[in-house]
Amino acid sequence: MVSIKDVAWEAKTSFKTVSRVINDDPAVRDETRARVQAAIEALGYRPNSAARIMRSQRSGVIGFISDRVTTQPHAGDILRGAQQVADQHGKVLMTVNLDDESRYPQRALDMLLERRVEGLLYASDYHREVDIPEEMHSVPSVLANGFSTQASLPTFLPDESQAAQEITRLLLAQGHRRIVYIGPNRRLVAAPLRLSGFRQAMREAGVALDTTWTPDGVEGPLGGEEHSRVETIIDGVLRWPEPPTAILCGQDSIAMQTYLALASRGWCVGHDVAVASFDDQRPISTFLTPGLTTMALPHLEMGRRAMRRLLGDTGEQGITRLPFALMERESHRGVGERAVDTIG
Amino acid sequence: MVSIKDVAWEAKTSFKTVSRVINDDPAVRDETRARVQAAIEALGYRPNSAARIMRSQRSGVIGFISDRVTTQPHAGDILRGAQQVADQHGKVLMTVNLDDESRYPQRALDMLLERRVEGLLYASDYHREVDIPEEMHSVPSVLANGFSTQASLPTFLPDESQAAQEITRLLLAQGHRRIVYIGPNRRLVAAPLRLSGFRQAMREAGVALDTTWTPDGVEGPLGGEEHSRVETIIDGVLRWPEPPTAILCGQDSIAMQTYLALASRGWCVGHDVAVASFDDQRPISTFLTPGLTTMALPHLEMGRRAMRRLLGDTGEQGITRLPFALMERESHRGVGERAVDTIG
DNA sequence: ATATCTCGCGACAACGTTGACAGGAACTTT
DNA sequence: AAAGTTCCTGTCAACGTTGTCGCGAGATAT
Repeated sequence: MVSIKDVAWEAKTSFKTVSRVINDDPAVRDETRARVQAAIEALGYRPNSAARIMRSQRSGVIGFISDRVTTQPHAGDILRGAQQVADQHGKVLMTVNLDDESRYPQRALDMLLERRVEGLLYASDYHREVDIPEEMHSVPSVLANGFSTQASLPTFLPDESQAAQEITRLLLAQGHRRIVYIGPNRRLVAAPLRLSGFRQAMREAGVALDTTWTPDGVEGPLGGEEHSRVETIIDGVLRWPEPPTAILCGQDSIAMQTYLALASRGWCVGHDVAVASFDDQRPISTFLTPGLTTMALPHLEMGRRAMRRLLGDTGEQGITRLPFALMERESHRGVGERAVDTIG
Repeated sequence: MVSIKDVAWEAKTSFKTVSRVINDDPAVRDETRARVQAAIEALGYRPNSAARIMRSQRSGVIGFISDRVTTQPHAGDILRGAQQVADQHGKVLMTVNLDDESRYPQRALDMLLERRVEGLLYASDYHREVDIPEEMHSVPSVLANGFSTQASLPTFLPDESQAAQEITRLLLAQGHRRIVYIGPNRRLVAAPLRLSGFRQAMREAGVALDTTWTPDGVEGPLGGEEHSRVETIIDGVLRWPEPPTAILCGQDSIAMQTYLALASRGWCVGHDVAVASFDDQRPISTFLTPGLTTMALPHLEMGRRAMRRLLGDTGEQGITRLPFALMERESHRGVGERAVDTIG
């Protein structure tokens, strides 16, 4: 491999001058600089980052520990957001996935620490509690999409309750009052938060609710869930003397099932009944017709903010909840709206 | 940071002996080794990888250039597969995403090359032609899920034609003869390959086809497609004097729309008509009811094989096509099957 | 007893780079 | 004209590690 000395020899100067040129030191005559540049070009020289790191004691690497992030469809946006910010700061990311059984967290962490990472960003696939390895404290660390009750690290989470309130208010604003909320898997951290957000928005609007309005759409353990309840729920709900005018689904896969169940009973989403949801799972939310109105998880933003916290000096402590974004498509229109038009 | 010398001082030995202990050199007395281990433990020493790399001239890093891989739902499996194999070989991955405008391929590559990566794996989000930067030739490189007509690098692609033949034969074996194939976006590399695979399997079964049996389900540019045609197609097809007994969809999002269109017309998937598809897009394929029978893209395997090619000495040249896996769920059952039962 | 060998360990150089410092040439100030 | 200043360039040491070599002590062979 060609080194700084080879370049120096080629440019007929000392290797120190070459070093200066590489580092944009102004104390080099233009003529000399040009000669060195030419030599670099001619030899195809590239600075050896290992040597630089050793000398400067700064690796420029941030460790990104992704707890199954690559398996979850677009949690990868956390990575994208983190990378954008890291890039702006001239840092690079070294990513380790923990989804593969053979790779122990311990080993992954050792690897990153040996590479002298300047910070650690731990991201999880969905909003949940995570186990933080001890050694993460030996270097500045932040959490995204996951939280730890033992460790107190800067943490960035989706604001589930805000999302639920916002989407519920959207439906209320359309005139809907009879809204059924089909909850996601109870074992999700998001479940009680979304439910309480929904309840609060409804209460504020003066709508009374009992639990028949908030059934669970999913059964079984995480990962191996059964969505079969959705069809039964829709079936029952449509038989009510006064059926709901809107259905809020706790996650997009429930919405997909809701579309199906409604369609097979001759109901038209966005016309006979409004549907809205959470997550904005891409292939589903964009390709359903009518387009699914849903609250998009702030993955990109969690990645950005977490990385900014790691790299910037100004720092929020504790948990920061980031708002979902409303993806307003067509499914949230329905009878409620028309009811308002005719009544009001 | 604590170095090998600090450990040596603590263990009352020379730093060279510490080096031996770290590298499992047998030429160290057990008693000395134990003393060194204790010192390492006490001081929390970690070898400095930059120094090791500089001295040994081997970085142990493989560059993973992901062309928008993180945006595409589960193309991330390529990364997982690659990481599994890299791990087995004691290598680590340094990942760069190209999906973000601000990061030029050139800069990303420079960074990787300066870090002295021992190999490069270029993965793309979906099966398509990619532009390979010149410098990729300065280091062993392979391609996964993308191909280049200029460069001739070992390349691993999904075997679209095999997939189409296999799924078509499955339907044929169930007794179906009247099969409509709704093609994906024409601009996809996969489109003509899947179509010809379908045609070939049908021809071999002695079933004649004209183009009314193979409509396109999607219009518009990649990324901004309209799926609206699917509903029209299904509508038309169900009015045929003899409607199809099976519908093969060119991708899962088309299948989702097909389910919806059929449901709203009172047809029951897996009962009145069979449906099958390609890709196995996770949230869609598993949560549709009945479960969608689909050919799963070999993402994991592409990642594994590509990395194995990079790290192993035995090497296939040119393009290797990897088979899809049949995910047999319930949607592919339907009238055809029952027809066979009653006739045969 | 001497020569030879093996074992365990240490001294030293080197990897490619940057920081501290020195020095010569040209230019400015007194 | 001497002294000071600025500009450009070079020498040297150091970062933390591993490879090469050598040396003393004890074991083994002659």
